[in-house]
Amino acid sequence: MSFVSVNIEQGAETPVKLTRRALAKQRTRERVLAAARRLFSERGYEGATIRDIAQAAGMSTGAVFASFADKSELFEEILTADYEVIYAQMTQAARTAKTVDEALLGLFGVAYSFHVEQLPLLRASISVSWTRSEAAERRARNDLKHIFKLIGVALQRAVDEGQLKKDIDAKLLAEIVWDVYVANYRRAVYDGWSVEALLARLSDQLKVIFAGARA
Amino acid sequence: MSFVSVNIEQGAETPVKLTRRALAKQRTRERVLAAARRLFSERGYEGATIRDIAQAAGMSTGAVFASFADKSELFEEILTADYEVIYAQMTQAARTAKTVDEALLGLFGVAYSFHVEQLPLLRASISVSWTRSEAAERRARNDLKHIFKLIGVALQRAVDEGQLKKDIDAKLLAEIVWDVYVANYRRAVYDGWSVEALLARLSDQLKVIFAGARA
DNA sequence: GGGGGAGGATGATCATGTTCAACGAACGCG
DNA sequence: CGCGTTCGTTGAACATGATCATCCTCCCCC
Repeated sequence: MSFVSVNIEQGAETPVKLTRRALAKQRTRERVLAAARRLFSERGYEGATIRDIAQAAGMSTGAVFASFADKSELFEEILTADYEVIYAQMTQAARTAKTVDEALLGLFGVAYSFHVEQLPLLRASISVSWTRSEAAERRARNDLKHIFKLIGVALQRAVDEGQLKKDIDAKLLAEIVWDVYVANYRRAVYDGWSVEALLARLSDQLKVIFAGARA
Repeated sequence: MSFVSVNIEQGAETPVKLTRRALAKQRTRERVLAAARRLFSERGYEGATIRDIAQAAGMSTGAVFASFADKSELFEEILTADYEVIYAQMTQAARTAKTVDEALLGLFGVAYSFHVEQLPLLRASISVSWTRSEAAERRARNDLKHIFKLIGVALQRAVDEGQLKKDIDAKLLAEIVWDVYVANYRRAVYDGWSVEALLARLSDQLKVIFAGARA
């Protein structure tokens, strides 16, 4: 027992075996993700073939499928990574806002700003979101649940601070806000709206939606 | 000039050449549509392969592409045909309603009732709608424009009849209603809601959306 | 009525997502 | 250490959507 099994590192992190094999697999996985992110961005979802990605990552076609069930899962993984980065920003934006409208426009603005920087990836994400496996669908829904909750928190705060009536159905309201945002998000992507255009539209819509709820 | 060219039929219909060849092509097209509708319904979008469809229609694979640019266009064609059938029903439902809410729930109910009868086709339609060519996207949007207009008419009537305030932004309101319906429609399909469940949900949401607009 | 041309149909062919048997290196047990 | 097992990797093979040279039938003009 001298050199083998890198388990030596002061453990206490996660009960995960860090054998050489596992490390290699992890590196492989990361190489695929890096290559895939680049190619998806450059060529869109359909344009980036598994063969290209595998070659760019320096491995055979089949190796990709050892780390990812299918192409859409690989893609979802990339989106999820992005999402985790912006979720913190969205939370922050909502927290520092003064009014409900500010909070909602703030957090949606953050998300869209982030995504609009890489339109090809974003477009691809929309196209894929409704296409592929139920697994991908559920995963996407799960990601969104967090954002949905963020909206709920903003609404609740507005109630507590007296901006909205006490008897509103916050869940229902949050759902409507979210539905409208998603619809606009799609339009924005397809028609190449700026962040400002999206927010202006959303602002108008929020006025209508909250019309009956303001205190 | 005795038997050839079926142009003999008392014309005056459309300035379209009814040569034997054109007729044959039209028949081919219809055979493809019939076979495709059946197979899409039975097996979903991915499950129904072009080869299967072609064989069921009694022709070669390539022949399908002579009538339709690609698989998604063939599929869109089927949906559009359906849509034209229900559009009349939706118009009727909206017209005979007494209130705005009745009108909207009525026309959405008609659409969903119709579709829910053939869930596989419907599921497939949702998945395809965001996937394929921009051409398909634009075509779908065009279809929806009619429904969108229907909503606008219902709102306008409500204003005229004094159910809604005169100064509402009908276009904005219609858009929100539509966005919310689409979102619910997707949820309904994926989660297998009944028509009643969908309408109940929509009814609640309409209350919120119209809260500030009622006269 | 006949010959040149147009255009629909065919099926081999290609590109791509995905699977799978086979390989070999890492693993872990004695 | 030695050895059977596990498991990541490979590349050929498969299914499918789409294309295209080619064929052949029908059209149309002379």
